[in-house]
Amino acid sequence: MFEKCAGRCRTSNNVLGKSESELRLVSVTRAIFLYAAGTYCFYTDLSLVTVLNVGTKDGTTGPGFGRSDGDGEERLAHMLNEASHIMKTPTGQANNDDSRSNEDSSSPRTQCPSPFSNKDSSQNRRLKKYENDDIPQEKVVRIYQEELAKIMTRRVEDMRHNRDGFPGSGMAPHMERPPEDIRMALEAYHRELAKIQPGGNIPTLHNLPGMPPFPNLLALQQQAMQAQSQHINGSGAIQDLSLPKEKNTKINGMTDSDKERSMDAEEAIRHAGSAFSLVRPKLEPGQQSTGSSASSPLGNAILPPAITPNEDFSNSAAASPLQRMASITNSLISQPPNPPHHAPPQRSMKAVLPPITQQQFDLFNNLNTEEIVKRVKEALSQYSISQRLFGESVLGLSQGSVSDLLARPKPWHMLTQKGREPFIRMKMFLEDENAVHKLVASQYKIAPEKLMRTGNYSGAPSCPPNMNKPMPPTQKMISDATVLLSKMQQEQLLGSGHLGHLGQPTPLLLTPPGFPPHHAVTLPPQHHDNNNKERKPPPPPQPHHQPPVMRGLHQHMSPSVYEMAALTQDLDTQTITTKIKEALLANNIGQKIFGEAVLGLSQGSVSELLSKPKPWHMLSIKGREPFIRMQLWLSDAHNIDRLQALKNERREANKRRRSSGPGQDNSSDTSSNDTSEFYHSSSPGPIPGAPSAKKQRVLFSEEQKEALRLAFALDPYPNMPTIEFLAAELGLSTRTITNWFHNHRMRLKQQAPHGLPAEPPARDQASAPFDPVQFRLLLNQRLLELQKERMGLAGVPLPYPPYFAANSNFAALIGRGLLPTDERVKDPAAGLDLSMPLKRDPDGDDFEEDDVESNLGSEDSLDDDSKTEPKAASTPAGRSSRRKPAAPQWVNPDWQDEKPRNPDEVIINGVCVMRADDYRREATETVRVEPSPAPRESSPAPQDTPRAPRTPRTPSPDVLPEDKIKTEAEDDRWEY
DNA sequence: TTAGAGTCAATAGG
DNA sequence: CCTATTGACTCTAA
Repeated sequence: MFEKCAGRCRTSNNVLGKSESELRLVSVTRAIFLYAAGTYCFYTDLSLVTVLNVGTKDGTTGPGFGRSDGDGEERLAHMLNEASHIMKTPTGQANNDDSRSNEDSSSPRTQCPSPFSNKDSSQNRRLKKYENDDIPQEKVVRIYQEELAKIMTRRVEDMRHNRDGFPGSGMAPHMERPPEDIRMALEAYHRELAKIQPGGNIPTLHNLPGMPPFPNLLALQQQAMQAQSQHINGSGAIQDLSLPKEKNTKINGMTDSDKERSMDAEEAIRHAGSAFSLVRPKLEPGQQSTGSSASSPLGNAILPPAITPNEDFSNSAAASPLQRMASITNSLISQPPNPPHHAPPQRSMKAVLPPITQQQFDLFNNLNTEEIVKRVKEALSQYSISQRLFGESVLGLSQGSVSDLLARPKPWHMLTQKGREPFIRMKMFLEDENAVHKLVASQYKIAPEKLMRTGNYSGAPSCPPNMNKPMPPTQKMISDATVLLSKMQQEQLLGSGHLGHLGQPTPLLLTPPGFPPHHAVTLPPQHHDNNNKERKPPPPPQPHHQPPVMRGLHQHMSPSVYEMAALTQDLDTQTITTKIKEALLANNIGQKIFGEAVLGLSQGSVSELLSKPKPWHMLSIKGREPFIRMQLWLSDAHNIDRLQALKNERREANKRRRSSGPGQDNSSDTSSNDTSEFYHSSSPGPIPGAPSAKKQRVLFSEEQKEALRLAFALDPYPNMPTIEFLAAELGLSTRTITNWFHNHRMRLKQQAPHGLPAEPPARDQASAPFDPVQFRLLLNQRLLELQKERMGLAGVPLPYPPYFAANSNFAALIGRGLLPTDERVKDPAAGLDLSMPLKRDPDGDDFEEDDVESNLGSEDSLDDDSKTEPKAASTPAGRSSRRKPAAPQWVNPDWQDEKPRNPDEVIINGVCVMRADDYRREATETVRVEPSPAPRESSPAPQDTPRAPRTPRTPSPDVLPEDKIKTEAEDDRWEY
């Protein structure tokens, strides 16, 4: 399904190219990032600040720790604007007038856990894990949280007061938020900012014109609008994240024209259909595509998968994702109980779904299944709703069934009554705006944890409901911020042309309805989860039993990051990681602390991310998150300081701990921290006392590795019998074997340093079925060789049979092939005997000629040539090499059998298949010529959609093309 | 079921 | 202490 999207996206990309819209996106993204930066717990308060500051960095400059320019102001304005929106509008209608209607209520948003929160939790969790460290962090966090909590509290209270007068919508009353809240929040933020940067360059709100005491929200809004419009117009440079600065630089100085512009935009938005539309009940259930919403802006540029412009989605579709999310959130909060019509989506398994009534059947007596499917797919991809969730919640079907249904919908007339049910449900789903929201919300609850590892999640995967942990107020705050960002983002992003939705992003956040803000304060982040899956909802501090609705909430926060990930067209991951590495290195900050505090990832993950960043377009939404966080972090003026502070705290904590006594420890000491509380208290579960023993991990012997490499070379996608054979042969479990193959494939693929991606192993090559006999033979040779090497040295000419000598190269090849990653490859000398014989089978000669060696040699050295070869085949150059580590493995097809299926395929599955011809062509790996080289290049297809990455396993076309492209592009950076 | 993506966390080396 | 490597897991999608 993504294909389409991808295609679409691509198209859009092309069209837009670096158009304004893109720029805008970029800027938006940046803004968001900035905003997001606040994510980490401790950073939370700063988020605004950050945002403000951020603006400036020009694109990629170094770790720009914020400098402020005028941009900041704009951003501020923007943010404020958004905030105001959010705050103001309750659900709706009443607000419509305002341009930003959507805000709806979400007062809750404050409360909602923001992504940050997740982070926090994750952090905490991590901290915990690492026993020592935790505490300090928590403290830090706590401080921030408290601040936030205060603010929040006020806000909440205000809200409550206000609630009554809710606008008509049935939404929950709680939602409402007075502008004052916003103000308060802003003030608080300002305060924080001030604290942080006393003299700072950071523009404080006060500085801003309208802001002084309380910023004039309207003014801000206008400004924001203006900013937007400007963005739209095209701000100049493309900076990654930064907001456009130029034009608008100063808020103060808005010109009338600007104002007008903004006004226009607002109007446009209004007309287009505010977010409200989403929120509100749809007017007419039936019409799916109401034009009202206008095509989603997203459709074009931003969201790949998203909606197609033409199509109108039913209402729901029309809204931007952000809006949706917001609304979802709102709905959750506000309307907990009300399940949309038919199916109570939430967790329902099939059983739960009410049967379709005859009436419904009558209503839908002739649906266009294709159309429905198309819309559903778009909706799912746009909101990153998994088929599983959709299937279980909406259709009462399993993921597999949904996949099948969506991939190959039968025409209505071919369906039986029963077969039509799912389509009817889909139709109803499409017509129900809230449905999407709910789904998203529910998804997030789970997702965040998983996605972000945030921790909160208690674990029970299946039961989302319970877990909830209350979210600390802070989080809520954060979330608000997030919301704002998202809004901004949305606006900008979307803004491209269609204003339609722009305006209204509904607030995403949700606070749980009754959430008492206070306690939150206390809580530290919830660590619970950290532990593993098992732990359940720890004892949340207080059981706020959240209504079911709530459950989902926590995660909401993530939506913003999530959305950013989805909406951001592209981000230079290489540059980001480079900056991060520089910053960390310069400040002596380890990956571990960075990962835990900023990314919510473990050290190992951070290492991989930093050393082998995948290009943006190759990342799934989830995979993009860390990069977004990194970008945000880079935008944070105090990023280093914070980490440093954290580091110090941890250090001290450790010392303390040690000194105190090795014995017990922590828990008690730290107890002060909440964390400890949680855990300790709760932890009973699993492995209570004893720290679970680490599980020992399986370590393969060199021989085993060699054997696996060989087997991989022969067949990267071994079938069950082969796996079993290998397992028996190597004395390993089949599980281990499959894991190894899986990891090896994935890792080979990853390693494409810059430009050339390694080939994805194409499984096609079925040509060579795995031959045990051959395998043994080769393995023996290989092992022998290794043995010799070990003893002797590689360099030494081994006493190999004569043929070897000649072919030492081969040996080398083989070696390489087998040991792609290993450096040892270098020692080609050893001849591998094995190779000869085997190889030869089909045609012996081939080998010789090509100089494998050359290739080999080259490989080590460098890489790159890659560029040269992109296309490939033609040049012999190909040989060049590739990157060090993981060179593709070569396999001589002949060994196994001869016939390669396509002549073209030089490389298969990551493995390079050597054929005589091939050799000639290109000698080496790089080569990979693929069959359809040309075309691919032109359009690297997959790019876009976030989800795209997941393209089908087919021979990952994506990759290939891109590779080529990349290669072409010379630079290392990934080009998209 | 199989595979791709993304991670975790135990290890291995510096 | 750090970072890199790598076997194993969990989710998703098909």
